[in-house]
Amino acid sequence: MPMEKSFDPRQIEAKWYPRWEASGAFAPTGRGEPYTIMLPPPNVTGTLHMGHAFQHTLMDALVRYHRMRGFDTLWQLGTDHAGIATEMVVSRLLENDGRSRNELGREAFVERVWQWKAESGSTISNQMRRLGVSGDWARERFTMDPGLSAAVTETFVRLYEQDLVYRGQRLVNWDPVLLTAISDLEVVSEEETGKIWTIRYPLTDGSGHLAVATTRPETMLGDVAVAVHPDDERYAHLVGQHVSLPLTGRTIPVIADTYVEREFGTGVVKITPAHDFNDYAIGKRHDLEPLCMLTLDAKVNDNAPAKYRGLDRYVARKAVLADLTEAGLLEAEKPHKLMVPRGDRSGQVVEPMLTDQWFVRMDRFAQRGLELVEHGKVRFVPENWKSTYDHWLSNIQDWCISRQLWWGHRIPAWYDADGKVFVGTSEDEVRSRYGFGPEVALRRDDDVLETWFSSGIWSHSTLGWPLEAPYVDEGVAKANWPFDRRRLPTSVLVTGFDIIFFWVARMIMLTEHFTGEVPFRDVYITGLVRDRDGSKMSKSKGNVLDPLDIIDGISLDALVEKRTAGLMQPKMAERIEAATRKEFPAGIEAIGADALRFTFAALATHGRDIKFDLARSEGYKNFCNKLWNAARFVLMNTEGFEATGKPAAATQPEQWILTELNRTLDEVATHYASYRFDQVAQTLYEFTWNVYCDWFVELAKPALGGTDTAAADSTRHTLLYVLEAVLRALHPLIPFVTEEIWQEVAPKLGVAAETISTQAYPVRDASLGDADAAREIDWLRAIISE
RNA sequence: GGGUGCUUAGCUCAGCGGUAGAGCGUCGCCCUUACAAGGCGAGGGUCGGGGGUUCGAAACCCUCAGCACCCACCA
Repeated sequence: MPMEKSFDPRQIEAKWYPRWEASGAFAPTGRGEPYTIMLPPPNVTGTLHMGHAFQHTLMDALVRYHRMRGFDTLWQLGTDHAGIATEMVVSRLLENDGRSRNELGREAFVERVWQWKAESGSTISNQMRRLGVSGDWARERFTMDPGLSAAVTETFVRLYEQDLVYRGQRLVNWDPVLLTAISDLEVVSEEETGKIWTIRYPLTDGSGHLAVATTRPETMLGDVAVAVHPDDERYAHLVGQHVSLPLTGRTIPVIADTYVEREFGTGVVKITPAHDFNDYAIGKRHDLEPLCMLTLDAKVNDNAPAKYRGLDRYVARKAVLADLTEAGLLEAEKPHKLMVPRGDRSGQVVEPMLTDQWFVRMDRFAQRGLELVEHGKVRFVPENWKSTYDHWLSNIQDWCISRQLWWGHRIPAWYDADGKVFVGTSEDEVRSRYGFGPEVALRRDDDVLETWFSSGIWSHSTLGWPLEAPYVDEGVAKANWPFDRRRLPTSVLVTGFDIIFFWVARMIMLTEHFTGEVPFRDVYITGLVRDRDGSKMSKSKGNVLDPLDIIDGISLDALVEKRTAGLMQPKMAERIEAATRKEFPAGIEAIGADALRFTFAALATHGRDIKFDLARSEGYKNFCNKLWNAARFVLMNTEGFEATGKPAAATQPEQWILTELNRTLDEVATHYASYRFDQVAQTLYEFTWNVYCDWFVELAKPALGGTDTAAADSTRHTLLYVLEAVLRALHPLIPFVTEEIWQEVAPKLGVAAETISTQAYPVRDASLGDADAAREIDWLRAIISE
């Protein structure tokens, strides 16, 4: 089939992906050394965003490269149930229909989520195919499929039996809108300008008052003490005395604790153990019983005086301040900058709340996690991320894993009538283990495990853990196979620095704990994709780009419509529209998957931020076209010509280009080994364009048109030979266009194969092109001086 | 309060001890039979400031400044 004058990415892409997938080219071969990459599972109901496209491109390049090098390559794909995120989305959908989660009830709600998953779960998979992701779809997993759910339960039960999981009443971060506990990591603190108030607490002996500074006056209703520093001379004589807590009529003690900073505020701190993490610790030290004064939805509860009961926390604040003012006890009110903790999903101010939760004991895990990286079992690339990892693990608290949600893995714990807890893989298993007859009533724990608990075992659970033998289950056989221990540690994890704590650290600890192997040898930490101005891409800012719109192109009006639809703050629409029209006056031109991939590779430096600029991808689209046209030239000049084996390299330019090819291939190998995708891209770009096209093709023209037929044929052979090698070398980065061209070029070299993707990656051939250096330089000088 | 990055051509970024680089943009000249999504050529940087090490520093060390991000219990 003759090649068109310029290449049409859309047509090529549509043709090749289904063929590759159908041919089984992405499945492990069962031959060679294992090379394994676990895809960080995206949210099952999510869509592909630029960050995914970026990371998927890099993983795909690695996977294709190693597959071509003969490794037994597995790219494990799958999706995550993303508990809290998905639950929120479906709740909102229900609200749009005028219904609520609660009125639906647990069972029906979960059913509704499964339905939502069925409707939208394939979106991201299909988008990944458009990108050219060469993972093994046949082994795709979902964190809540039967096999992985069983692995989660098994993990929980074993950890409980090893006393590494416990249930306890602790102060946890509580989202008063979502009504669930969240982990420390899910709390994002930001500086906000608030106020700090000074309140007088009268001494009971009538000798005066203590002035207390607080940013949360309403919580005084839950105060159980006031504290001063033990060495603070101003207050030393008051320690052990009592103050009368305003508005409540309660009397509370004055205590001494070194936590108090003498210089800050008044040097006197109110102690509210039920609503502040520091105060909780102080309360414990001084044996003070916490007094909870808020309900779970952050309203004042019955422990407070009647007039405040039922008030929202902020309404209560106003009431408390008004009453203090009236009582003449409000001494001062000043602006104050403070860190306000908010839930990362709801954006609501988080309330420390005393509740019963499940925790993973982290001290031993953390120590092991530190050792494994310290001893080089896991290597961070770039390596400076190690210090981030170390710092976090060195200061870690126990991990709160229970969530008061419905969508997720329900905790395998049951309670008897007395509230005694029994943990087991199922109710039947618990009953038989403890000899409970049917007369014993057992109630299952209502909570589910947070999403990262199941993600934390992703590496080994997707490899089949804990099954040691083949397991056949009706209908779900594909989700169950014996644990393939051979693939641990996997080769590399490619992910962003934003989930080093959420995910990377936990995988290292959990996988090693259960399998004795680390989950991966290398962790390649990518930068975060930002817009061309360096801003984070987000829907609310209206600066998101959809990778598919770059591949397929999109009109300006459609892009504006997409960016402004369904905004949380409709006011932003105008600004977003203006900015979009300014940045993309002609919309976005289709550049195809290859050019987008090449752009990502070229941008993949070892920095933290990747600023995505479309201008750059246009240049790489041109590169694909350049390659296309070089191939056209070669094919036009080799009609009816065929050659097998290595070129004889009868002319000097041939010697030279083969030498350059060898050098290029060496460099590429080095750059892959150090995850320098930008350098891989750059090296191949330069060789293809500046060396092969600009010089060799031009130098070949005289020979092709000359009378020396031996030289002409030799040149033809080398043109084909080098081009074919370049196509294979470029294939991991730009799979579609290289495949299309290769189909035309390979037969001329006597290569018959269904697809380039199963060919060997080109490597230095010492028997070719090692022209001696002096001759090469003399020859180049001659060229340049002409 | 700790920690980590970044600062190189108008823009986006490589280079990390040996005479300043790429892409895009700009300016000329070319529709030369692979490619105008192209070719040839030009312009453009005292490599954030200061100090030091070195025969030699954009690169190594110190220091200052600006920007960004992460962690943290100052009410």
